[in-house]
Amino acid sequence: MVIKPYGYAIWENMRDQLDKMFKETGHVNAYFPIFIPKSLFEAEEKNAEGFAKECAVVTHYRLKNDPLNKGKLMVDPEAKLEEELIVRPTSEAIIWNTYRDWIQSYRDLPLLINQWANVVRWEMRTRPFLRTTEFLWQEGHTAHATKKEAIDEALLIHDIYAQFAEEYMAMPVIKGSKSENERFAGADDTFTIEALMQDGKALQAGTSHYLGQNFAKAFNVTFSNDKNENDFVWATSWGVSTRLIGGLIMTHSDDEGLVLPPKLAPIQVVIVPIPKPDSDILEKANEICSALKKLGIKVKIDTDDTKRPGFKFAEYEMKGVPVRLGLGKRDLENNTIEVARRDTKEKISVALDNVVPHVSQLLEDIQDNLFNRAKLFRESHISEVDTYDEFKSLLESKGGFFYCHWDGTSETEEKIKEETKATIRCIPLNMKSESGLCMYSGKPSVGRVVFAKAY
RNA sequence: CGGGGCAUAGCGCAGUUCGGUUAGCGCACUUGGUUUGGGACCAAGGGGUCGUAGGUUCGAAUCCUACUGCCCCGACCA
Repeated sequence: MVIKPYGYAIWENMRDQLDKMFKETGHVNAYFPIFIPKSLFEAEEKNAEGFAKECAVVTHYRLKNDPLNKGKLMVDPEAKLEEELIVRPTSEAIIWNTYRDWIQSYRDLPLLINQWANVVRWEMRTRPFLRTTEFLWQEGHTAHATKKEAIDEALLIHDIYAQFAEEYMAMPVIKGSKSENERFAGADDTFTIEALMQDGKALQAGTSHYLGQNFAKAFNVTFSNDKNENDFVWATSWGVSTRLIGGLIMTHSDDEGLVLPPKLAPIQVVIVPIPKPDSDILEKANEICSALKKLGIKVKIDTDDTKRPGFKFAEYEMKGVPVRLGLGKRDLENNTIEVARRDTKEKISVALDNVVPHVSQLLEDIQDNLFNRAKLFRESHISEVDTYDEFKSLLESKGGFFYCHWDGTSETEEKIKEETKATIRCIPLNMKSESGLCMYSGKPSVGRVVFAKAY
């Protein structure tokens, strides 16, 4: 996976904000190895099984010159590892193996650790940002003295993810828990935020897992409680990845290119001198630039004199820069500046004296507008259906989220998946209790769950 | 792993059917000039093992054989 600087800057903005939110809630960062001995990896059986089919494996530790092929290298058969190493697809195994040594008493708890790392999952098919063999993410791994505390932790992070998605990415999400089929391998419960892309398909954007005592038991992580009794610790893990960049792109972009929410845009405001940078214009541009920077706004003045304004307009639109300021001689004469917003493509002329507060407010408006627009789209793509026929037909013609009755069995879920490719995205946390009949089996159901085709 | 397709300049393609000048076009790049309020124009340039290897032929981007790589669809998945 290659992420170029402009794309990486988006990730950095996401990362910085999330990191801040984790730290505000008591978490600290640490780092664990990328290579995991196979014996450790397989200790928690369900988890190992869940990832087994997509693991890259290191078997040797040395290359040598190939005697039959000059100038080429070959794997040195003498350098076979005694035990193979797994390239981490996730770090529960190595981390719980380490936590065993770190935790003795309830006084060592809770342990609230996050790591920013790369992981590898050897998928059969990749998709830019949404499913890459290697990706960047954060993975939180926490240990607690009680079940309730662990569940609360998983829910707290679930809230943080939802808040981040909606407030920063301007991407509305549905909060819920996963069905058994869709749950993280090794978890007792998985909480998820589910977003809707503009093509009507759902995107799992972040998951937070309540792991019960599964990993504690697999890695024998025990502690003495305040009554001096030994018990297994309770655990959570949670992560979001560079997949969020894909979600961001697919939530807001249009035919002219990216549309970035101001809170995550690497460049929030670009000033384009028209027709080209000259000293009068640059002087004014610099003045506006520093005034905006004082407000913490990320501004760029485009001083490139080899490209014409029209070209630059198109380029910054493609890059999703939220606000573009066009400043030319005519503006200077009239004491105005042209303000163009990316989200609606509106252009207006604003008095130079007023441009700084205007732009500052406009960035907030754009952030709000993007969220509201995405939410409106999502609301118009939520269908409540009661029959399987209607489900199938709307799924094909319209897509989106479907609130349907389900009998709660994996068998039904599997059948629906086989027949329609739609899966249960989540059982919403705010599910209304409502008795009905499963749209597939006709068996009784106590509330509607969310179906969709997903990435 | 199954089914389809593609491989010619940095990118996108034509040329291949039916072998025959020096392999071409658009974009990009370099230089010079003129331009400049929505992706400028003119001129002159640079850049190619036509995926790889072998074969047929007086002659191969073009025909034949094998191989390699990539893309799309399906099974797996955050």
